[in-house]
Amino acid sequence: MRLDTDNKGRLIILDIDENTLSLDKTLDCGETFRWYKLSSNIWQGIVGNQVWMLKQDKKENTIHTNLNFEDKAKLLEYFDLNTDYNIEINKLNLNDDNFALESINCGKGIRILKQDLWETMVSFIISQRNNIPKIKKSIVKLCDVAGSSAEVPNPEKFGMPYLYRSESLMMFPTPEQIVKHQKEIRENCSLGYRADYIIKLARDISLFNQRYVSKTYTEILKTLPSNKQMEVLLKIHGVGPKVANCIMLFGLHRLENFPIDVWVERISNTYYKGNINPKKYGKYSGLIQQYMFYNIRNNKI
DNA sequence: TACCAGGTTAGCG
DNA sequence: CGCTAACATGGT
Repeated sequence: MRLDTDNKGRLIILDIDENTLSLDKTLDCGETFRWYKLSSNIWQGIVGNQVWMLKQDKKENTIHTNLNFEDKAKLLEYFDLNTDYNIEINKLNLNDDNFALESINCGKGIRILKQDLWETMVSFIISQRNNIPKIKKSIVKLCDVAGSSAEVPNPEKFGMPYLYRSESLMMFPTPEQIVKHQKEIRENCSLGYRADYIIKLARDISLFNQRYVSKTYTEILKTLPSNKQMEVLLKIHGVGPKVANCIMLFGLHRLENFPIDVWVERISNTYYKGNINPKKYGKYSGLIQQYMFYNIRNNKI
C-alpha cells in the first residue's frame, strides 16, 4: 500500500486490494450509518467536518478520493490502515470452527473504523430495537435538524460524472446543538422513545464540558482503562450491554469487545448450540464478530 | 394486520 | 437476583 496524488492533487491509495480494505463491506456492514453508495464503486460519507468521496477500483487496486494530500493521516486513521489484521487472525486456532473460518473468508476487507466517539454513542443508542435503513434515516434527519454544514474538499473536481448527494451534507451535531434543537429532534427525527435518551445524554455531557473546561467528556472517556470505560457507558440511561459493547468496539476501538445482538444470538443458536464463546477469538474478537455479522446478514443462511 | 428491527428500562416476585 | 411487559416508529 502506498499513497500518491493524481494530476489534480487529490489523494490516492495505490496497491490496496479488496482483502485489505473493501469499501462495500466496511461501509455497509452496520458499524457506520453515514455512508451512501452513489454508484457501483463510489461512496460518499461525512467524517468529522468533511464530506469524503471514495472510489474503489478493484482491478487497479486503487482508491481515489476527493481529499487533499495533507489529509492522508486522517484517511489512514479512519480506516485503521496502519494495522495488519491478519497477524492476529492467523494466530487463532479455529480447527473445527467452520462458521468462524467461513466468516473470516467472507468478511475479509472489513475494517473496524475509528469513528468519532460522540457520534458513535448516539448512533448506537439509536440502533436499539431498530433496523439499519431506519437508523440511517434518523441520523440524516438528526444532522439536518441540528448539525452544521460540512466542507466538501475539491468539490467540482472529483472525476466521474459530478455525483454527490446534495442532501445530508451536514456534520453530526454536537451535544450543545442537540440540546438546543431538542424540540425539533423529538418531533422530526423518527427516534421514538430514543429521543429522550439522546437528549439527556447531550445535556449531561454539555454540562460536564461547561464545568471541566480543560478536557472534554469524550477526551477523558478515551483515556480511561477499558473496564472503567465500560462502567461509565453502562451508567448512561439508554445504554445496556449490547450498545455499550458497540461503543467500545466502534467508538473506542477496543477490538476485544464482542457485541451480541439478535443476529449474533441467531448465529450462536444455529452454529454454537447457544453457547458462542467470544474469548476464543482473541484480542480481535470484535473484528471476528463483524465478519460473522456480515456473513449471516449477507448470506441469509 | 400483526410482526420485526445491531435492546433497555422499570417493575414485579 | 431472574423474568417480562412496555417502549415509538416505519417498513413489510
